Amino acid sequence: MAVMTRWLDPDEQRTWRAYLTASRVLMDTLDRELQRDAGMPHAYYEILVQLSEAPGRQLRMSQLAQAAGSSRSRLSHAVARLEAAGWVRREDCPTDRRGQIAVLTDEGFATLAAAAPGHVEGVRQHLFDALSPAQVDQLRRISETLAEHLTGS
Amino acid sequence: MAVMTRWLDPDEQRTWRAYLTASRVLMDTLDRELQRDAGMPHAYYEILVQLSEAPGRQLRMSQLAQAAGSSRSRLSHAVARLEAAGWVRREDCPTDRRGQIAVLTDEGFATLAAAAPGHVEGVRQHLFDALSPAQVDQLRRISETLAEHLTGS
DNA sequence: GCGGTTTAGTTGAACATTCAACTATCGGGA
DNA sequence: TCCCGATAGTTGAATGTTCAACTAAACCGC
Repeated sequence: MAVMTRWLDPDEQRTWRAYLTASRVLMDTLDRELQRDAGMPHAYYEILVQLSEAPGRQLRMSQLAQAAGSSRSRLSHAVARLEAAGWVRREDCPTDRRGQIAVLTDEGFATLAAAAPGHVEGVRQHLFDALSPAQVDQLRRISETLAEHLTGS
Repeated sequence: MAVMTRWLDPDEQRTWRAYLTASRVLMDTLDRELQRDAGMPHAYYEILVQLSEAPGRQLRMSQLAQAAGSSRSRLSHAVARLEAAGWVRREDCPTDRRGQIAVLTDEGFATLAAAAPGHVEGVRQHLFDALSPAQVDQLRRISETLAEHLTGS
């Protein structure tokens, strides 16, 4: 049974292409900066950030995966690397014997603290400096709408 | 010499977090759909799209890398895979003996044609359906500004 | 047409991500 | 208590991506 495709009109095409280019270049740029300056990809930085903001600088693996927007498998591999680097350590969960708790080490916190200013400067330069205050507001609303739309459905 | 970090204010923080979440979930979703329905990641789909829109359905490797937003190395590896799948073939460039030309095969075009409706539907559902026409316009301007800012500097 | 620099593209190794399969534990009934 | 489905997390293999090193050819100035 043939279903009519709702193709993108020229404006939508243009929007989609621009979005793809901008988001790809932005993330590639930040990723490369972070790799160069902090020796880790952006996804790993995100993991450390989430841990640093959690009470006791620790989280259950599942909660950490959720917070960092990572699959369980990806997080397992990532934490293994972060543990090898000495930035995170694993502990058994006292209330659930299946559980593991990822704890940010002091060394991990120090690494994060050293990397943060440069990274924030990058985000500012590459994103916020290019946009007007009104556009920043628009981007926030658009992103919040999208995030809700995507995770809610 | 200490340089003051221009930290993000709460509004900027919120914007950045929302943007990260939305763009990550959006791209992950489209990537998974494309992998499921067309057997290729989004980056490969992009390569095929660019080839399909080029005159003669072919491009020099460098131009293709530029068009698809890919590094040369990444493109080399990707085209090797696409070639193995029978969707692309390589030809020698007649005017520059260093050059290689990637050509979209009929089979590659057919695969793309089969995948496109589903993918476009995904883009529409996950992105455009969630936004008002005004927001789509805002997103286009923001993205174009950003793309120019990032590639121009 | 020589020699140095730039450009085109590939390659292999290291690293990151995905997917499916797996172990172990928890929790809620019959 | 026993069982069964759901949850937590890990693992290995296959796949993608990055980075640096490499070959080869084009370009440029003399």
